[in-house]
Amino acid sequence: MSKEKSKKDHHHGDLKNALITAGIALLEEGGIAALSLRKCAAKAGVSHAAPAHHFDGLPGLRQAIAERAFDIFADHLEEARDHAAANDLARLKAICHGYLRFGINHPGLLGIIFAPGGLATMKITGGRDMSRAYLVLRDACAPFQPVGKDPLLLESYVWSLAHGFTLLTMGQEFGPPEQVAGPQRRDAPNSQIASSADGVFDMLDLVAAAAGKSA
Amino acid sequence: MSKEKSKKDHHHGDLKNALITAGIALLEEGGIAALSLRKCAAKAGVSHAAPAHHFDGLPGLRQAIAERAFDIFADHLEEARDHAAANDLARLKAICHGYLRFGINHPGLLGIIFAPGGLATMKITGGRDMSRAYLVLRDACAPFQPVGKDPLLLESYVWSLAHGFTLLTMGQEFGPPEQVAGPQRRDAPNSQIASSADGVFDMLDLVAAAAGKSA
DNA sequence: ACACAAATCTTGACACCGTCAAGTTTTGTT
DNA sequence: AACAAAACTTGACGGTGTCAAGATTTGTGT
Repeated sequence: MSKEKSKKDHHHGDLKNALITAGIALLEEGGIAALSLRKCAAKAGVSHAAPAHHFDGLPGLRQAIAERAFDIFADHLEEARDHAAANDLARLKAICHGYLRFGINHPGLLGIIFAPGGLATMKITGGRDMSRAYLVLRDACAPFQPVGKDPLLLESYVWSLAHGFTLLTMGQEFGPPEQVAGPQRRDAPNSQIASSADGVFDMLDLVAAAAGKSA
Repeated sequence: MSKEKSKKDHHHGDLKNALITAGIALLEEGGIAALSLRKCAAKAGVSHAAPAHHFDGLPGLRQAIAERAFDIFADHLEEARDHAAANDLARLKAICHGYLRFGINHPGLLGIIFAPGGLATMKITGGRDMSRAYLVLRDACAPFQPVGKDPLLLESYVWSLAHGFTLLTMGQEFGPPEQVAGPQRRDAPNSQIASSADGVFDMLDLVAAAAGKSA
């Protein structure tokens, strides 16, 4: 036995990462209310004060977790885009649906991303720009940009729509979720009853038409 | 002296209301993070366990506060609508701007309204329907409803747009807030620099045009 | 190889939080 | 006047984030 496990491994090795992973797990299990510094520490097998040596208190840990969650979010958006039909409008709508689906399936992650101290407070770049998720949105909007206008306008418009609809759906403000978000379909493209989400996102046809790009 | 103040007014008189008012004040002062059961009790001048006799724990108090906040929210939307130019499209946009302005000026109130256990869990009616705020939205959307479609679609669309844009703006996801929300104008209708909010909500022109109601 | 410094983690304490149990005071009813 | 119900207080419990102090491991310079 070279070193195996010293009687008390005072050293964890990669605690910083382990704490973030524990946080993600807590969020997935119990939503944003279930996330606590002490539970992260416990799940990572260290004492309650250990995280302080790697993060600037709970806000720091939350931000680090938010960054990890944002990365997962970007994965989902890219996947939604890549599984869409090969035309610009379908791609744009698919991203909106992916946004919604991520919110439904991972409310804790979306919650931490957009919580105070989440996305906007991220890293150096100012958060939005150059982030992988935002590039997905930007590219999807590009074909519909009117000439001579700030691209940020349409991007904000689509982002607001997807974000608002997702959050309101998650909060069940539109009614029971299966009617609005559809029957949890990841694959089935043609469900019998058209979900409200389809109807709402279909209104993006107007944006496409205005850009002379009707489906 | 008839009764004035008994040495120890064990009876508060209207504690239930006082606690809600205290909660609103806390939200306005320090946002949603500043709201706690014990602070509400302290602000109302009672012991920390007193609220339990009027509300079902913290969730119950939060819901009651959310209902009060929702009422204030409805006031703001109605006021925004009544101060708009006398045409359907201006009214619709004005409501969106009122939504945004309320979020900027009262983030704590908007936060408690749409927190879990907020709007959707409200009272008997199921929350959305018949609420004053939703009627404002419904009436504003009515002139643009396409025939033969569920009115809920357009309502959800506009609500999502306003809600999403407001939350993202509050979270500064679009950048420094004065550039996007405008210079805190309540009255000045013509500001020098057009705020991003104007540009985004102006895209509702498409909806109006689709309904044959261009400005 | 040794010594010392830095990094890592633990233990313990503190204030604040929501909740519960029990007791006290007020109000209302019979 | 007596009794029951409602309103409120006090005290305790476990949970939270944070800080201070100590113990242990790792790394570095000599």
